[in-house]
Amino acid sequence: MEAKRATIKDVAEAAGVGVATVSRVLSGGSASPRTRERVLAVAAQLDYRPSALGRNLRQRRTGGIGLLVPDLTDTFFGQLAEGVLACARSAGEPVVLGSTGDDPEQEAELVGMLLEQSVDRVIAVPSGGADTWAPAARAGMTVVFADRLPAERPGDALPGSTADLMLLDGVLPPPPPPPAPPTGVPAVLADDRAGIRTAVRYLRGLGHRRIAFLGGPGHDRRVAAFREAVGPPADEDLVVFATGSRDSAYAAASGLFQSRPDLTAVLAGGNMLGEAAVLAARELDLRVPRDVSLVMYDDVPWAELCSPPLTVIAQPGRDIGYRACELVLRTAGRRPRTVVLPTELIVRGSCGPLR
Amino acid sequence: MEAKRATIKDVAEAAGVGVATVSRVLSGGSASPRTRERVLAVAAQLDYRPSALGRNLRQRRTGGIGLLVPDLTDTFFGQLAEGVLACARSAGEPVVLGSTGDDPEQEAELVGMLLEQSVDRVIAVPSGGADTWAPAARAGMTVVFADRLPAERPGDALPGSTADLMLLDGVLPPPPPPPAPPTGVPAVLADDRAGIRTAVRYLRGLGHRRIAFLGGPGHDRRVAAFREAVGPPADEDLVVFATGSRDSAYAAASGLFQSRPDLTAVLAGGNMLGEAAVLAARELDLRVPRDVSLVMYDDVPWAELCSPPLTVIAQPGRDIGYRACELVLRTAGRRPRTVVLPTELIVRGSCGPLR
DNA sequence: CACTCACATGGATACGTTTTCAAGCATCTC
DNA sequence: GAGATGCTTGAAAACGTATCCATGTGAGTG
Repeated sequence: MEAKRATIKDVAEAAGVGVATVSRVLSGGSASPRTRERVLAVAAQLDYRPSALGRNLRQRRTGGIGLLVPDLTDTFFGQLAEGVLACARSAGEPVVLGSTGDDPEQEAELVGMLLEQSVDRVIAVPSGGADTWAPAARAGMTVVFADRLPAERPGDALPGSTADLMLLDGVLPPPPPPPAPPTGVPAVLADDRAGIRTAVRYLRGLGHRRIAFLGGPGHDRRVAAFREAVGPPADEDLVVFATGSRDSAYAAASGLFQSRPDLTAVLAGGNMLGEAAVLAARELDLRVPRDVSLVMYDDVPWAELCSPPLTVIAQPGRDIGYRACELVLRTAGRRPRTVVLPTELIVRGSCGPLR
Repeated sequence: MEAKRATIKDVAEAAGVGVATVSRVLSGGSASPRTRERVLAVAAQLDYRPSALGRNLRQRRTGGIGLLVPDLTDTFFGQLAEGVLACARSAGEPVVLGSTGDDPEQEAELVGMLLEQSVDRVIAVPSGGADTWAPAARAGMTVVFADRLPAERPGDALPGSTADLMLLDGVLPPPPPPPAPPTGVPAVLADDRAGIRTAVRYLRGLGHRRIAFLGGPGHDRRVAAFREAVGPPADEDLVVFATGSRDSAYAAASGLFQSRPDLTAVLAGGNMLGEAAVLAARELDLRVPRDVSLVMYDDVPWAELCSPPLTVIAQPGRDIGYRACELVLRTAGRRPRTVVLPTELIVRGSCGPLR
């Protein structure tokens, strides 16, 4: 009963036509209504499904879309992946997934695998720098970055401008004006500069002056935005970094609280860092927001479950994924575009006035 | 500069040998040390990477592994996916991902896509029933179920045995004795029967008698275990169901609390249900655990962040994924096996004595 | 009616690989 | 030294499709 799948040849024979005709009918090419009907009927009757293998080989490309994220355990990347999948499904494209663990080496390996599979369209949350991604582009891949850009060569610090810090806080305009798109690399990013700036202003408005930043891998732009927002003189001890793991995040948070008991507010650069901050604060008997105020980048469902519920900078993870997928599908040969999506400060209960 | 990839033919020419020899050398076949060396050198120099397209077509199968989960936004499935990815990477296999949204129709569609891609090994958290999966098996797919089994035909209620309810609670033996593997279908499951039973006993030990169960899609086995554990007479109003969405989960939880203010404990069948329960309880000013005790199936990082931290039934999501992937790789033609992994009750602070 | 033009059609080819098969060659055995 | 044995090797076929090209058919035009 292990009937092997019918091939285009079987359909052609059964319908009494040539394989070329069958191929045309199924690909939407021109054919007489009469034969078209017959071919379709036979195909349906034989339960024929064209083999992606043959097609791909013939056209020298795999239809699919590659998706590379650091860690699916991080809810934000889960949201992002769901967005990509939604868009890909509506386009009928399969998605091949890789988890990099925020390790450039694994990332490079996965890129190699995609290359081997002839997957020529990739959307990635990059861990490695330009040196990882240059080969991919050179091999003809269309790659769209999501959520982050690959690290620039060292020394390319973002130009810090403190001029607009003096602006008055106003009502957030419904579609916040996106900043100038970085460069020509195709990417979909959240406007984290605006998000961070809004959060810092909010904290300053509550009276906080010693605000710390908990950063993770790929948070360079957020860190830069933070430094810009707090303005010089920067207190460098108040900016600490973790690697991608939960342990590392906890260690960073705990170390921060212990080494700088004078800090009054913490801005966590991602939801895993926020998680760590809540945990570390509790462990050290610091009450939120009484002893320390907390703002977390990323809105995730459980932010509302904490007590107090966490004030967050929300970025539209699902939309980022969806747009990135749209971009990678349409930017076939066209000029790459960068999309910046708005963030939103959602005030809940984890920040209080300085006391 | 858009150099097209070198093919096996190029390597053969450059090395002055036949393509068959190159293929053999690269596939680990036998060859004289002399030619082997030369071929390898040339291949490296040309940066040759064998095309998966050609290989797949020749062997009539795509190397990859299909992975179908209901929702990547659910942390548990994120963990599971990470496990699958880890195993697949170590085997050098690509993973093509699909998110079913707990919708049998979408699931069937995704199975069709995998079939079209000639992905013949799938690991799935099934949403649909046997009717969805029979065609897949008939088409020659090796499918391993993870976390759940496809719904049986209506009427196949699990045989409820209440005999062992009278056993004394003991120390949990390090490797809890797995129950008899259901049938011949290959699957990797958590021992949710034991997990639920332990949790119910724990709650009863605290004095609770009116315990409710919040179920979601695919929680049939958990519901059955719950019914078995609380024993007759079952209070059917205390078992409520939600679909896969967060809204639905919240509605179910809120409805439950309002319609049965007399309940004293809730067992949430999954982490999204647990999330909803916490939220609904807070909204209705029910304090945990003073007014209502709460146990959640699934240990997720944020369970510890709630206050009080949630008492949970932990199941090893990552291991489930990893083992499922191992199974789908090794169960090439062999006899299918079912693996049951232990669960663990992790007591934190969300349960208290009846008052 | 002859000619052209548009279009439908099928044969043949190419895509890059693995695998089968037979041939070539050196070594071993009697 | 003749035959057998083992290993290495390359030519060729096959996988299922899309597409080029030539052929055939009908209608339309002068």
